[in-house]
Amino acid sequence: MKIDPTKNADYSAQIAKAIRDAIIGGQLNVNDRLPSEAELAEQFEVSRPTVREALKRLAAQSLIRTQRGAFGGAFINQISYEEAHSQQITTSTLLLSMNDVSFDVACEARFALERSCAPFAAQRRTADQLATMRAEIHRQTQPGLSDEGWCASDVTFHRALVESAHNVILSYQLAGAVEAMQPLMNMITFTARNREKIISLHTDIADALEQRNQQQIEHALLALSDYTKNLADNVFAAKQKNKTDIDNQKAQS
Amino acid sequence: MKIDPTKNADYSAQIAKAIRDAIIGGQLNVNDRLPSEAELAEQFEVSRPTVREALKRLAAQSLIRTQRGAFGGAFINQISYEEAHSQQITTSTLLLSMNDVSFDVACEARFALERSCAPFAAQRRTADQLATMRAEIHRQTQPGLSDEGWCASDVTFHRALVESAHNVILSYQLAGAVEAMQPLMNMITFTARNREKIISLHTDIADALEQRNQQQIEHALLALSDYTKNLADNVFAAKQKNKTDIDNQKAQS
DNA sequence: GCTTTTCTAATGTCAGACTTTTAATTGTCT
DNA sequence: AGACAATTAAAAGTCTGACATTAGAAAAGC
Repeated sequence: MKIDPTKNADYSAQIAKAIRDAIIGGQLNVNDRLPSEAELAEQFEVSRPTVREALKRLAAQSLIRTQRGAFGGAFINQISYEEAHSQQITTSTLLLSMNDVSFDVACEARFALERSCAPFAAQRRTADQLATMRAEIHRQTQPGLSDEGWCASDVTFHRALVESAHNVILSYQLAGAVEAMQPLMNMITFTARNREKIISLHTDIADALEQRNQQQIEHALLALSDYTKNLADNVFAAKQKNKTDIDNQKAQS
Repeated sequence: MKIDPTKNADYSAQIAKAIRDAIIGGQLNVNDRLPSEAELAEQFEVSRPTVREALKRLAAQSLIRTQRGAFGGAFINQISYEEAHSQQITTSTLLLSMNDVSFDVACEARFALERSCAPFAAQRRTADQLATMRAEIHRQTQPGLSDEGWCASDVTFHRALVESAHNVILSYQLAGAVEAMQPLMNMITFTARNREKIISLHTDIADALEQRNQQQIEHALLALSDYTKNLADNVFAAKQKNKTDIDNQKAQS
């Protein structure tokens, strides 16, 4: 972990990479302290601002945290589920918004991933998660519920389902995937009739989970996926038609 | 997107956040150019090095790219699947290595996620992916194959399975999850007998995929998961025993 | 022994200069 | 007129040196 030959990359990027590799490779352990900026500058034979830029890059990935004051410095950060999770969400959200992924594909992926929890959820679900799901279903039946409230409740419901699998890795991966797709889901407005149907599917899921019936959970999830896709198709078709009508009106005038 | 009151956070972090929010919120679009560093410095009423640190933070998340020269500057980056993917892998890998997730949990999650591809893989698989899988199985039967070669082939095999679902989001999420767990998988050394068993399970998967039999794919994946878990348990138990033996020897001497 | 003060090593920030890169412009020649 | 070469300017990248701010550690005072 030292040299920077005259490559065609920024020094700060090279330094960041060197330190990152040292962390990933295990040469540096959690809560180890890096040398001070001045020392790093000397070691890499660059100036302090350059080192600082490298450190900021690492801080942006929460690989390190910095602390001011005497005996402060940069420390290797133990990345938490929460941090990893929020990073994953920003990345995935941007990916989806910037590469206009079709709703169908995203929706399919979302429910497919959720389905992977079903076998474990059926085995390990506790009364806790079940209660959360029932409570959310009840909230969803309230007539005055706003669109945002509906979506939030939906997220909580599905999150409880994922949690009931009691597998931290699954929770982490799925929570990220589900949340990243939320902006897409928010493009749909649900009518009262739509909500009613979804609530009945949610109830199916909760019932199946209560009875520890894996197959039925999966079946209900698939139904939910299909219904949502269908709903979205109609919404987008309506928008498209509306747009065409306006275009036609313009053409006539 | 402007002010930085005297909060208790670094200016550079605040500026990075402001710009990031503007990107995510859609005020800034792909390939838009940010003001030059000097202009940003003026706008935020900080110095240029501070702005630069903020920009490096964003560059670390590949939210922007910078270009030198006249009419250069910082541009909003269209994040690609590849970039998003590699970021996800570093995050997940670190998360796993730093929070010593048990092998069982990781393994369970890995195969469960892969299982979510099964229904679509069965429907949409092409001869292409099937050929890749068969080829990898053949490679795995070669007697001289090194441990690294074995693992690489394993990754290619499973990747082909995921790809056969023909859903970019699933591919992205799963490739990330699978690769992140690779370091854990590499802790296991496979004996000839182990390999033989795994190859037979791989063959089951390929056969099931060829016949478009979703249930059989899922069944084989589950078997593979169980077998791998079992294998790992034995490996770790052996290591633990070995360690205890050494401790005992030390205690006696 | 406890609290308060001082010390000090570190990050955070700034200002200004210089270097390097690169695209646009201008100029020149065929 | 069009193609190629020289000039120019804008911007990132880097460096130097300084000052401000923090916060732990050690010393001083009670």
